[in-house]
Amino acid sequence: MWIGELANATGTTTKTLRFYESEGLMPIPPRTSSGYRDYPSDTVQRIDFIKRGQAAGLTLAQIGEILHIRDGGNTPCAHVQSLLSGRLKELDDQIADLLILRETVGSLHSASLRAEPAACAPNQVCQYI
Amino acid sequence: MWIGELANATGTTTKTLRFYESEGLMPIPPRTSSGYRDYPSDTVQRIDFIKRGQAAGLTLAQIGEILHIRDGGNTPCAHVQSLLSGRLKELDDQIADLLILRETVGSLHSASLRAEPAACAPNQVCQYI
DNA sequence: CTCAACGTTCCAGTAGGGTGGAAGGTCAAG
DNA sequence: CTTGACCTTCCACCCTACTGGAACGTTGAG
Repeated sequence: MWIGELANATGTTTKTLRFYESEGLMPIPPRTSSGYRDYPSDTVQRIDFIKRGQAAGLTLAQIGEILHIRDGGNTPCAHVQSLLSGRLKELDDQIADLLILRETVGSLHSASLRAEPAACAPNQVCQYI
Repeated sequence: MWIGELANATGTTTKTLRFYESEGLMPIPPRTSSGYRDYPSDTVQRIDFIKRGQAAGLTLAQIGEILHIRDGGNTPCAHVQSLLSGRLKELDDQIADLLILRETVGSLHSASLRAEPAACAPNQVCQYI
């Protein structure tokens, strides 16, 4: 299958697929005599995997690591475990940070709703931030 | 005060202050005869405001809007209110998205802890993603 | 044969908030 | 007068995941 067909089958674009290749996420496909990329049909699974990895918040670089382990004939289970637990920690940290920030911004916002422009101190930019 | 002193007083760097100037967040300071930026001492308050705005998750562009309103002699209260309520909504959405993602990644991670590499299906990359 | 719809490469740009470095001028202490 | 710590400008680069466009070759239907 050519690149456009693969893009259609996976809901991406030819641009993106060439980008993935340049980033080392795609195995180098054979080319037709005229130079067109000619993908085996199971490439669809690989792209779907990349999309699921992204949906789990992994970066393309991390997804690439898993792919490389698999391409090397090994099982990436251990690496996947460690990536997922790292991701989990990041998410927990990020959520905790955002909850604190939400509190802060919430208070500022409440205060700003009671704002009286006339009470604006002339020597500062804004008393609510 | 020169740029290095201002940087020290506010916990930033001279690089950053020049960057803020290029982004239009700083009023253009007078220069000494040799071309050095010579800031009035109340510039410290302005930098502190920028840092508080960043801590509230506002972008430099948004902080710049507030600063411009203030520089124009007006009270930015109404704008600050709308920025903060927008930010609050973004935070709520972001937190909700992250909580869903955390669920997903948590399940994947739990499943991966029970991984048996031998059970790895040969036609897919990893069954846990 | 023509024409649209494909494909190819390569280069540049996006957002956001800076950072690094080169090449050069200035200030103040010793 | 020298030295080191300042200051100046300008240009490029970091990160991530693409996207746009130019310039050109290929395929397949009418």
